[in-house]
Amino acid sequence: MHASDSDTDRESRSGSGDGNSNGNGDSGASAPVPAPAPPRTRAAARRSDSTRAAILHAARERFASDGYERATIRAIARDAKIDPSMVMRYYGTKEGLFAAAVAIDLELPDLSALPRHEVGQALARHFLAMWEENEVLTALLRVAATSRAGAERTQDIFRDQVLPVARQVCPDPEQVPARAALVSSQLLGLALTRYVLCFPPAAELAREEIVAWLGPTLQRYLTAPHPGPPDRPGRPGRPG
Amino acid sequence: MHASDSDTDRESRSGSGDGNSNGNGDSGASAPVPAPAPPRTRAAARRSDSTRAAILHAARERFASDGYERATIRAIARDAKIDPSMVMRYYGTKEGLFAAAVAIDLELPDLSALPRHEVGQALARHFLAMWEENEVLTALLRVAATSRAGAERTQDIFRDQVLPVARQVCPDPEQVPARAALVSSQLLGLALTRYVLCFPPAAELAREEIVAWLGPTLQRYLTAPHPGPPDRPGRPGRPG
DNA sequence: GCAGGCAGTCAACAGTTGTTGGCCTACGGG
DNA sequence: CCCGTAGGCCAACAACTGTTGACTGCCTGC
Repeated sequence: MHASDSDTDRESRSGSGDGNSNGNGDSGASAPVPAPAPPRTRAAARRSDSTRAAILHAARERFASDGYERATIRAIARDAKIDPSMVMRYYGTKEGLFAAAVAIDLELPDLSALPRHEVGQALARHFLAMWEENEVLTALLRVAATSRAGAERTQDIFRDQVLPVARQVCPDPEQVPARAALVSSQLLGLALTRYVLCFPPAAELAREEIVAWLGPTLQRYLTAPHPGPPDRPGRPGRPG
Repeated sequence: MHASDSDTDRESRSGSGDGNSNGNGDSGASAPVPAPAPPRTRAAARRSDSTRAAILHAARERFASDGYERATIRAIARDAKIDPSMVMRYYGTKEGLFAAAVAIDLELPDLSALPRHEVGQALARHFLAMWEENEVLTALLRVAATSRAGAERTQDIFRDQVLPVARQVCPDPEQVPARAALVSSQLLGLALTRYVLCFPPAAELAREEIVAWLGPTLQRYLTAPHPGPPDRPGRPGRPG
């Protein structure tokens, strides 16, 4: 509502909609956007693309280290070695820039192709590797904790990328959302303590050690039978 | 360093140090500060104390719902129905206000007094109850995700309150920090997905159901034998 | 060779923020 | 009775924010 019309105007002149370019100097986290309409001239387009990528890269770093509010357009522009107004011209709004910066594909593996008892470890291992090579994820988590827009974007990723994978290994379709949420809670919680809050013990754990600890947990959340009372009030003790 | 001297000056005039009053209209999360030096006159002091509490209450709500940056002094003052300058006079700095607002005692139970196989569930149950009655915790988590000061305060709580409790049930003292960090990762991750990010499946789960799911996880993190390879490179498969 | 568009810069605007100092008012002690 | 003190409000400041518009060169297509 702020500047949507002028934004659209500027964007239409610039060549593409609101997405980003396909990676060149990028950390490779911009998958879901297809190639935008190619501009007429090659040289100019290439320059523009590299600037776009530089902005995106700087934005990811800043959002990851400072969060949404403290990551100022000016700082991002300074990092990208361009004028702040260029950021606005390319991405219209700070929010637009953020949306473009945190568009990411988790590239979750096909769990149905794995031996049933290894999905937990595989999931943990993939998640850790993904997180450590993409600062985008830290940026997203940081922002999601404070802004509603960020939280919604995280929900989108959960719904579009985590849920389907959980569906591959969950026995009861009705329990898929809850189980997937439990898995996410453990994975995001680890990312939080390790990469955002930087609890020393969590940050110092070796990657494979984390995999060994979290693997069985995720495995249980995904495939173990429902442990508790369904929704009974009071406090019935489990039999056994 | 901002306004520490004038802050101290103002505070000393006002009657107490930097803490808060003992709860009157408060949500009851201000334990670690002993009763401040009582001012001379009763009526004035009581008025002052209620204002202090109102500020603290409003601050907690705002920090919890908006995070640090978006929770403005002006908004907090408006909620507390006083002038913004009063907030500064009472707490010196926004950071000081935040520090006072998120001072909390987790009141973790004495795990050594429980049957060994129930500590996981007890921990999960206590944590959920605590979180749902103290908006302070959501505020702290939100802020911790973006500001370094907030993250450090969370680390303090982990070190001073979670670690000792973990020590009560952990067999090997050397593994206590790592195990406590794993426990924290799961608990904070749940709080994150349920209360901050508001993943629908996580938010809709019944409390006892979460206890049933998380209990065994925490139990394992605390008491189960070390599952993985200590710190070997490569990827040695576990026997069995 | 020339016009047109495009990447990029500069300076400025309006709004908001934390923070400060001065002033007013109620009230309790002498 | 008056006076000091402390609680509270108002207005303002300086810094910083996202955002915008006008201006400048460079390159390309005709």
